[in-house]
Amino acid sequence: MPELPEVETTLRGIEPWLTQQTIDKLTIRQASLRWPVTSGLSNLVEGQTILAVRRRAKYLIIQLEHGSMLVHLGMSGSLRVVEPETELRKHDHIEMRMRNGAVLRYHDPRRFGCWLWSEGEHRQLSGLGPEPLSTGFDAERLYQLSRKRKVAVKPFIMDNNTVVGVGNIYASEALFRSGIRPGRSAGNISLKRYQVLTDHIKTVLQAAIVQGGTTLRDFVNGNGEPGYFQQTLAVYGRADQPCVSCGTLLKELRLGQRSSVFCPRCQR
DNA sequence: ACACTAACCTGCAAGC
DNA sequence: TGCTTGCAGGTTAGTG
Repeated sequence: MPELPEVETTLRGIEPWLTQQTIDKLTIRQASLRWPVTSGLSNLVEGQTILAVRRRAKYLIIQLEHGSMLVHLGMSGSLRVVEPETELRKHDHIEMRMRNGAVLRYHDPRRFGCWLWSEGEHRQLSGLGPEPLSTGFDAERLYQLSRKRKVAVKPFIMDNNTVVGVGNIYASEALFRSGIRPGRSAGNISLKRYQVLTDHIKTVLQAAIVQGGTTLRDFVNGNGEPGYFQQTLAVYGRADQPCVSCGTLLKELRLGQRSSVFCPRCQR
């Protein structure tokens, strides 16, 4: 479900309900996520006030007076602010009730996400590349990092060391808009083409955020509303369908166990 | 350092 | 109808 635009959309949906509010009760119904939810977490956070909620890569950071919680949505996670009496769904693993009555629910069927506590730096955040929408991410970086690399460009731009927040959907879309085949070696792409790719990564992510993210199955923002970017997808999920630009049937291959759809005519 | 695979887990759709 | 298979938005740990 969540790539960077979906996480950003979630952040914007929940943040106004949480900032400056005090945590009344934290309930853990299923602690077995990607890593076990920190034991004793409820006692650590109840009574603390949330100073800020922010995003780094696809992580959400809930900053408290002392320490912070690091939340990742994995493949199937979502966060919603609901009315206190809202009926529990299967896979609602964690619930955080605020003193103002707002209730944040963490829902994650596949449990690839995480909800961790740290009083200092979270180790998951070290070694991450730049934010894709920041000036720290540019063509020069892609070009330099890719020299002599044989890895295909698609997994290269999906590598969190290269740049964060580019997942399978938006990597596929940005490569299509750039006319670059996903299987081309990263080291075999010119600075000029990386400039085009960089621009498209930024614009596709920005456009997806504006439209509230992509809803494939059940993604909803922090207020339960779907995203609309899936109507804009040109290649993701469209194998064997005609290219929106030239009509050639789109092809699919697997790179790093991820399906990669591209136009064999428009992308070289 | 790099390239590549398997693994974590549930739900759903397609195929038989 | 029911069973089996494969695939799904991410990331890490392990292999060679």
